[in-house]
Amino acid sequence: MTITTFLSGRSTPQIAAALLGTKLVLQTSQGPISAWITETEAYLGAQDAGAHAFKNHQTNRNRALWLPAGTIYIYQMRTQYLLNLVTQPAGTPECVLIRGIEPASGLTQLQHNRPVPLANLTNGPGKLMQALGLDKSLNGTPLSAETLNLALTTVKQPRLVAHSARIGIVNKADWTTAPLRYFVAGNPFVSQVRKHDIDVATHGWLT
DNA sequence: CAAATGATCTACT
DNA sequence: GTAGATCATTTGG
Repeated sequence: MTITTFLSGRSTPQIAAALLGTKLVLQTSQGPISAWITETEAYLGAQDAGAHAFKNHQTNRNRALWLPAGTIYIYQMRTQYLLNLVTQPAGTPECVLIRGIEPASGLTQLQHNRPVPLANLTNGPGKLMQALGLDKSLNGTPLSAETLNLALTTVKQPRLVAHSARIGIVNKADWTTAPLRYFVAGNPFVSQVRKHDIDVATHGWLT
């Protein structure tokens, strides 16, 4: 399945949930790094008070959101970079924020880029960007086999997709509590997980 | 130019 | 495991 096919005709929340278990693949000069997506959040464009594209307000920073589905949107939040994927056709500024990944290959490189214990390596949106060694130079570019890509063939199946309110959205009326955050229940590479919720044996995957 | 924005690290329990 | 300090950039006035 192509990425275009994967994204087309589905709502952004559906895409956010469907991305769990797909694999991010990054080409580097040291070889490829890959990691399964464990946590996402959906941002619903002009209507969503928590989104950068709220009220269709286009700025230099968020311009990539109006590009076609499959475009990478990266913005900097203080000292961190946050990775998003544009999910809808050009002109509809919706995206999914990648908040957690589970290393699948290239672990040595990930730990070189971010020398911390494995449990803290990629369980947060800024952490995973550090571990991947990315800055915002890919912002506005499409997913591509030469840079950052999504592998849809070697997916894992979450045993259970859990959802919750998005993190960091406060005082945004109904959008504060909207269940637009999705994560693999039991997976340790998810932000703010409680230790007793972790499934040590399977990490929450069926396969 | 002032205000607003969230994640991460440290230091401690 | 948690509370509080720390970090830079963007935006709107």
